[in-house]
Amino acid sequence: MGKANATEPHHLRVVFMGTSGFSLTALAALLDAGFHVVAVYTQAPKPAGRNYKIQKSPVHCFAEDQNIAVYVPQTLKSGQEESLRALAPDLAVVSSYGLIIPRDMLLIPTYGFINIHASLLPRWRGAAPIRSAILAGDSKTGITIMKMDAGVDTGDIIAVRSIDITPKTNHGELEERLGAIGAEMIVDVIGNLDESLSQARKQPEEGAVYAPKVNKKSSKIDWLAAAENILRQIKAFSPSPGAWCEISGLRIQILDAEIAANGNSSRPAGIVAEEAGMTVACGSGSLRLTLLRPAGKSKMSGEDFLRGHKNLIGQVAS
RNA sequence: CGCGGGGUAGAGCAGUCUGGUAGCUCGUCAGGCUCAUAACCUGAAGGUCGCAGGUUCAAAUCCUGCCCCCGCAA
Repeated sequence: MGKANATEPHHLRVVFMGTSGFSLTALAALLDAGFHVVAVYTQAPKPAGRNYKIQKSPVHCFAEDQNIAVYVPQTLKSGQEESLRALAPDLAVVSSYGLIIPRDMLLIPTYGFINIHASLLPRWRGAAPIRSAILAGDSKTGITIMKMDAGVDTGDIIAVRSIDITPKTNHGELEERLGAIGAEMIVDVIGNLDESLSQARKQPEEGAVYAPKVNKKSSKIDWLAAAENILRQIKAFSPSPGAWCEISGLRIQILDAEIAANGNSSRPAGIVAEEAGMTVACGSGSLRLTLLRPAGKSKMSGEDFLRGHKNLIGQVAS
């Protein structure tokens, strides 16, 4: 079988590399659009969740359902070139895969590697672009489709689409919307591959920012911060893994909140009060907690939570 | 067998250790008070205490098995 021509996109041998639900949307769209995905690379199943059960990634499960060959190398640093080359790929599509692609591998597909990145590059290069955009209070974010080079998210830009982030937008909703947009865009790009690639423009260095990896500390709420900053944090970690705090030793995920209209700054920061629900005074302003989940319990409104925990009124959150 | 919390009225919880009439705060419904109200007063409805078996004169409570939900960690 010879190399396919990009003017016949549906004959292209496409390799897909992705792991999360975000990338799954794109993979499904490629198959729907009739593209020939010859193999899927995804992160290896690993112990996760309760009881440390070995769990396959969403992309892994889906690919198996579709009877697509699945590759799960622990790393691509060495020894993986041959198996990729053996697939005779014309194009590789990468989306939230989680492994760095070595330079040698980038050269294997005829038309190279294309990445779906969930930010307006060069802003928020790196691992957590969606969360970072919300945390920073950006009013816009989007999807960038780019050619991959050896750097982290530094390749030439093929296509960009932006959307608004409102103060009500949480991470889950934004990821879903961006996933759908990315899926639509990648189908368009591959459908007109020659034209798309020829339109690629060098990515500016101006405004380049890296999205830091998120960790447990960044999801812990500091009630001494400003209410609007805490609200962004809550949105950025909702619905998963959830921003959290402790009240009287109870660990509580805060899944949603709103700025309390009557932010009374005369109260010392960090006090839990009852005012049309459950309100917490912050370093500046106040937040009404509208959806939360105590450890070991189900989701509930702040009002419901307080109903059985009257004793917490007046306690300090930390 | 990675660690841990939970399932009791429509909601959130207590009661379980130490077995003995099913409780609290709300909500709902009816009536009352009030210029009026999400306020206040009086009353009512609403439960096979997750499921099954066992122990007992007696089980929400003790024992065994199972189902379901969730937090940590990764």
